[in-house]
This record gives sequence, structure tokens and C-alpha cells, in this order.
Amino acid sequence: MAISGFPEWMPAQRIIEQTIIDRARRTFELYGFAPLETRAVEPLDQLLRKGETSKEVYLLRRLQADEKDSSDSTLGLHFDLTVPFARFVLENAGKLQFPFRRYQIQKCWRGERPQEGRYREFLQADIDIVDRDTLPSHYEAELPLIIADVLGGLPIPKIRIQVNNRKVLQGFYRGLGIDDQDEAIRIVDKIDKIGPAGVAAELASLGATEAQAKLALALAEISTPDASFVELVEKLGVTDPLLTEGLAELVNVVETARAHAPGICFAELKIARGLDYYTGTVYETQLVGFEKSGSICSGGRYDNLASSGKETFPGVGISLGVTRLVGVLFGRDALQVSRSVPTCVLVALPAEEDRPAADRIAAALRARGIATEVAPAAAKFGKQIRFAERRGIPFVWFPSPEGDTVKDIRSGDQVDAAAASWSPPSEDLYPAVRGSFG
RNA sequence: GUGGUCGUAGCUCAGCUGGUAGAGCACCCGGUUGUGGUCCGGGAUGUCGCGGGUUCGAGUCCCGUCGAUCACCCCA
Repeated sequence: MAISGFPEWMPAQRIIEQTIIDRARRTFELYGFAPLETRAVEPLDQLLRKGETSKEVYLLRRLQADEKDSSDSTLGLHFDLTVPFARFVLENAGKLQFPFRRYQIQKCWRGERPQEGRYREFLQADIDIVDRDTLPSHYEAELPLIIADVLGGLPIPKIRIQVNNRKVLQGFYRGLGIDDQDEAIRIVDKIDKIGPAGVAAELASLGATEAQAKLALALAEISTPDASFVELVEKLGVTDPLLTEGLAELVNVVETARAHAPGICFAELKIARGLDYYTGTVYETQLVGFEKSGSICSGGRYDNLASSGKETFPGVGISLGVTRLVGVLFGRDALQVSRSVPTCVLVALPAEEDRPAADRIAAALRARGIATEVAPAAAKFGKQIRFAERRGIPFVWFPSPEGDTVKDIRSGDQVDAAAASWSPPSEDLYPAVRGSFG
């Protein structure tokens, strides 16, 4: 029986998911991120240190727990990888070299109501860079490039990375004279759901004047693929030091992305991100054609998350929602894989007595990196071929005293072959993932 | 956590106002005593999501529950 929100994929789907994980890992390492895994649980007070996400957290309880036991603080499963990482950095600051860049690919848990692309247990592939005391803002420009690199090499729809900076919003609202800037950010962030009129209404109930609401909406409408958003903001006539600072940072991110990966990164002044530990740049990523499914890759800069009072480790990170990405695409049947098993070659079995010889052939192929299995039984060759065909295994190997042959069952071509030297075309070595979307 | 829709064979679905479950595709066997995919013939298949209730009788009505999905919330 399935448990709501805890997806279990079929092997073909898992192969696709692993393809994405492998791509992410390989790319992260190419950019010099060190691998890390943190424990699944954190003390509850750690998890709740920033933000009021309490209701989402799953708690860990021992079945035989002593009711009177109050020694340890309650443990909760982590709901992202950034908070545990911040804790890890504080704990191990003495052993790490800064700036420290690491990747972490792990399950996360949130106690939410599941729907397509939203799960209670899901996989995130997260990268973060932290430094001691200060963090140069060029790192904020680097992260979208890495994500573009990961996703650009996968058979998925085009992506659109939307970037904003909370300083822009905060500074603009402050300059505008709105007192509760954080609440204003939350309201404007809902613009896609409730529309400009809805935002104006909520801002009004926050105490904003009509003129203020109008300008806030005008800001939210700004969306450019380059630095031209600055002029548009300046035209609105609001000034504030924080706004100026945020605009400069945002220019850097957008222009860097435009130079290295044009057409995928946009300054989008309406996005804000829910998690409230972000203090500067924030990212959100849409799959083009799947915008309704939400962001598949989000993050931002946090200046105070890893801070012990004495020391501060500002950081910036971005997290790819692997489960959401595949879940959304599976939901539309948009991904196919060439076979449901890793096997490239099936060694046919003429008779049960031939199994030792077949095993030797398989071993020779495996030794050269070719995934091989031996037929389960010495059935008619037609059946053995069908066994391979159903799983998508491309090659069937026929052992013979007169010399082995190998058949590509897709084309029907059959050629003489020796297990010590034959190799499949490189594109057949591993299951191939294909995407189909309009 | 709140509310809506849905849940019949592996898949897609049919099943009229309650009368004891069906089709197509897929699958298995044979034709084709060992090289599949076509064709022909034959065959198996369901705790009708689960539990309870109403009824002489429930896939069909009622309640609950689980799951999928959507909206809110939130977010990967």
C-alpha cells in the first residue's frame, strides 16, 4: 500500500532519476564542490531557529520512549539541506577551509499535503558556498550558471531562472514609506495567484495608500533579461540606500548569467521566496511549459543563518528539487528510457550445461564495463530474445562451438563476436533517457 | 491542517433507475521440437482501494478510512 507523499518509482523511473542525480553530482564536482552528507535529524530548536516552519517538521519519537524523559531535545527530520548545513558549518568551522563550497544530495521531509510535484519525502540536490565574516557577491552570480549547466545537459524542457534581491524589495518599500516590508513582500509574492487587484487590496489592508500600492505593483511587473531593469526601477522615483545596493547586486547576477548562459536568467522583481532566512539574492526556476508546477530549483543568499553570535558565516545556496522535477515530468509522460534494466547484453543459454561457459562470457564482458546477464533458463531462443526485448536489452549473445555471435535485436543484425574484444556502440552502454515535450 | 473531484483485470476504460463483472491492448500456451517482433487458434486474470452500514441482494446507495489529484496554505 502506498503512503501518501512518499513516492516509490518503478525501475525505469529510478533510472531516469539516477541519470539526473549523476549529472548533478558530476557537474557540482566539476565546479569544485566537496561532497557532504549530514544526518537526517536535527534538534527541533535548530530546525525552528529561522522561520515559522514548525508545522512542516516531522518529529522522531522512540516507540518505547519514557514519558518522563525530558533529557534530550526533540529531534525532527530536516526539511531542507541548508539549515543542517549551516549547523554543520558552525560546529566544524575550525576544520573547514573558507570559502567552503559543498554539495549535498539527500532526502528531505515536510509534513505537507501532497500533490503532483509536492511530496512529504523528496530528494534535493543542494550546493552552497559559505565564507567567514563576509561573502563576495560574485558567488551569487556563479550559482545560476552551475544550475544551467546541470539542467542544460539533461533531456528536460528549457528552464527559466528568475532572480531577485530582497534588498531591492525591502529598500523600495522602505523608501516608499511602507512600514511592514516583510509582510508587503509576502503579499506581492502572491501576485500570480491573486492578481494585481488582489495584491492592491491586501496592501491597502496593510495600511498602504493607493499610490504606494500602485508603485509596489509597478515594481513587481518589472522583468528583464539584462540590466535594463535598473532604469525601469529608477523611473518609479523611489530612493533608498538598500535599494541601490540590491540593484547593483542584481545587475551583477543577471549580467554574468547573460554573458555565460544567455536566455535563461531573468531579473524578476516580483519573486520573494518563502523561507525567510534569505537576505539578498533569491532564485526560483521554472520549467518552460510547466510553470504551474512551481519552482524546481530555488535558493538565495543568507547572511545570518550560520551565526553563533561571535562568528558569522554568510552563505549562498541553491537547491534542485529532484523528486519534484521527475514527478512533474512523469506526470505528463514526458520522459522515456531506452530500457528498464541496466543490462546491455543478454547471454543466451543453448542448454543448461552451457551455463558455465555463458558465465565466462558474461564475466569477460563485465570486466570491460558492459552490463551483462545470463538468460534465466535454456528456453527456446525465441523466448530468450523475447526476455531481452521486454526489458529493452539491446543485444543477445549466442554462444556456439563454431564461434559466438551477437545480435542487435532492434535491427536484427547479427555478427561474429568475441567476448574479449566486442563492444556495443557507446550510446547503448547505458540506458538512454529521452524527453518528449512540446 | 481545510475543502472539492476521483479509485472496476498489468494498462485504458464500460457496467443503464441496486439483481451476483465485461471490452480493447498487454500477458501465457500452441501453430513454428530452440532466433523474437506479423498472422491464426486457444487460455488465465479481478478480495470492483479498504472497513462498516442500509437491503432478500451493493461495483452501483450511506458513513468512515486509505490512495491519486486539484484549490487554500506552503514550497523542492
